[in-house]
Amino acid sequence: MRIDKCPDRLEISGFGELAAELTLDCGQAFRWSRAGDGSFNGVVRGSELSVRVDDGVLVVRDPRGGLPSLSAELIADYFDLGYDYASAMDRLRLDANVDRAYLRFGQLRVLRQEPWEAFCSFIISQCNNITRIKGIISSLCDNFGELLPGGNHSFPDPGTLARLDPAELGVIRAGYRAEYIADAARRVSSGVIDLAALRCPDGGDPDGAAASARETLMSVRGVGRKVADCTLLFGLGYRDVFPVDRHIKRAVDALYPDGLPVCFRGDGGLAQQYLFLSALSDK
DNA sequence: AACCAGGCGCATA
DNA sequence: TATGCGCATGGT
Repeated sequence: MRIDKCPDRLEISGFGELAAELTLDCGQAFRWSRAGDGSFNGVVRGSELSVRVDDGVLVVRDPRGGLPSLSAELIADYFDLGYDYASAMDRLRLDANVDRAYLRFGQLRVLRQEPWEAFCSFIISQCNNITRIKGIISSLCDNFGELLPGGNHSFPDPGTLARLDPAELGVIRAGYRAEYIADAARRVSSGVIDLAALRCPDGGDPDGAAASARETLMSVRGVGRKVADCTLLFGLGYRDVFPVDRHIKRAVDALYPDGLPVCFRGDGGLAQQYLFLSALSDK
């Protein structure tokens, strides 16, 4: 991987493939929008970013122009550029369904999102459609996040949300999920749940750590297996976790009645994303 | 204008 | 363990 700092932009290359639109708009992250010039604008860890992929080069700017305010290291981490997707896809494509989806959609990467944002976002996602999920999260940020130089807002931190009166949270129109958000915010901001401590360990036993972290997340009201697993996969770095929502359940029951293919092992989350894309596309 | 949405908690059998 | 229901709101 190579990082070039040009006067007006950051260029990262040598990481393999990354289908930008697919990755940023497939329902794993909810704060990206397409800009007029074909790039994507979003907010990552409190920094506004403008992103595009041009001939294998990830080009990142501050939306106002110039270098992004987020470090190259954190940008590379967010897009999971250090992981060998070519090898992962060689394994996953042994499965015909993933192979077909890869050829059709291109190289999706599993974003490594800020843990609290992922947790809160997937609490909001339950029994909801993607358009409204984005709307509620946008409202949550605009109302309670910090105003950034380009006019966007950061994702509000758990302490801020924990201090709100329940009626104040009502403006985001999250319905019955509002009390779940409030419970999660209280438990995270008070330290009862330490999200950083739940991250996937570098060595050791990822399955055991995932099971333990999942149990902790599910102690929050309104957080079941699916929301917990999305948090593990998208926010806490557990690549092998395979979230099962209504679409995936239907697909798995039909395609893999005797269990998931062994070739998914180690990258279940990435495999799940391809099955999710397929399930949504043929409806 | 019904039906449905990247679920979950709870009751019941 | 398995099934069914209500939940709050708005997109399609």
